[in-house]
Amino acid sequence: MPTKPSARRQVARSRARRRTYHHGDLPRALRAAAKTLVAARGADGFTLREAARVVGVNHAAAYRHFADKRALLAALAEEGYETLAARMGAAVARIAEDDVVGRLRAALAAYVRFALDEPALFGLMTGPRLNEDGRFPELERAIADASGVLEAALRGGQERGVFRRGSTTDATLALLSLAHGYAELVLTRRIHVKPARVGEYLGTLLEPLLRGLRPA
Amino acid sequence: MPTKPSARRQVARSRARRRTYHHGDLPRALRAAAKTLVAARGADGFTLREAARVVGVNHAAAYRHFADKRALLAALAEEGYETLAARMGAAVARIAEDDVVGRLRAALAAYVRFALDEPALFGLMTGPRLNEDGRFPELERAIADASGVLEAALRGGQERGVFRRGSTTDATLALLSLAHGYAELVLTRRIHVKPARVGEYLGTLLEPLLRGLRPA
DNA sequence: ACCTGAACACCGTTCAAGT
DNA sequence: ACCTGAACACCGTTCAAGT
Repeated sequence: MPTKPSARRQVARSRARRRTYHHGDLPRALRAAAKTLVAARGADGFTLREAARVVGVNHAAAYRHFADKRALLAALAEEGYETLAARMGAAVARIAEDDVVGRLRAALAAYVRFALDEPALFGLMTGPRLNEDGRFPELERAIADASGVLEAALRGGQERGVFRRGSTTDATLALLSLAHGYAELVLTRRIHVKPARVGEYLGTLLEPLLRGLRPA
Repeated sequence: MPTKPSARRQVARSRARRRTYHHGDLPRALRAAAKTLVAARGADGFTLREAARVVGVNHAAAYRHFADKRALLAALAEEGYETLAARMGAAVARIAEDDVVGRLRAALAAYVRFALDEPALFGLMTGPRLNEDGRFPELERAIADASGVLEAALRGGQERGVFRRGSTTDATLALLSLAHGYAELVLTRRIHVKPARVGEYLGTLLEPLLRGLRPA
């Protein structure tokens, strides 16, 4: 049973055996290859040339679509923050609206789980490589969205009187700092905890901070 | 007034204009050059070849003293942790012994100050580059020393009844996570705070956690 | 408009050879 | 024992040239 010509062309293209001159959607293909390669080799080990090789294209072709290597990595980081925000949002939505402490715990647990699920991507997102200068404004927006999930959950708690009034931003950043620091310290093996216990131990470390946020 | 011959040789050596065959103390010279270069170009931008150039030696010579590039960077990170532990210890010693909350604050402020004073070195120390595998056991010891300062201060507080009993380790790691996360988030511009206000704002974020650690 | 080929100025690492 | 020179297999980036 012969394949339809259009499907055939698809396959040939994906195998990089195509003779067609244009790629079709090189930016997308490069992002996909980059995501796999970053996960496999780490953010440091990633090279533009290998990504181009995987896609089956001359390495110089990447520069038609991305200003440089960092721009491609920034696109990846942006996708990462979107995924992170979505996972945090989904984790919050799974908990009853009036259980605000549960919602905060769930959001922060999702943050830490993401970091450990995708260490190289998380490293890219939070490392010094991309956030140095004022480039990549869309990246900044994606970051804000992710911490917005946290802030919304916290505000709900303050309105219900579960948390003391005061700066929502301050409380959000205290929680985010603790969760982020915990994730980093686990990833770099400065906190030793079995993979299966990572979420549980986050709860333990979070406890005194949550207690301190409650009304006097 | 002619310089003493020995001093003259020193200068010639440091200027890399020497004709002497052996360097004298190449490992030390490489570490010093590396430290400057990491600070100047970031941990990513550092190259072994430039360090060798600065020292005035063939780049291959470095391999007589360091297994590879990472080993040289690990030596730097180790020095960094020693400095960090010393600064935290000095900060603690400056506060009265019975002001345990003050001591904790001072230790954590010293941690964050170090991170912001030497961002590239701090990134090297806490980044994924070195802590991946079980190499560099001396680095692990240096890390333990630094968080030991924190743990000692905290234990003092528990013995005085200023903090609730319970796992000293858990409380230490909660505090360290918050301070470390805060430092990282400030460095990568996810928390926006004026340089002059960094210490002050750490205090603000720390407040609810310290409150939660007090006896019920 | 989109991609290739070739070139430039670099890397980390290895190894025979020099002193 | 310690360092040099040359080589290898890579990089990121640029640019004229091809289709």
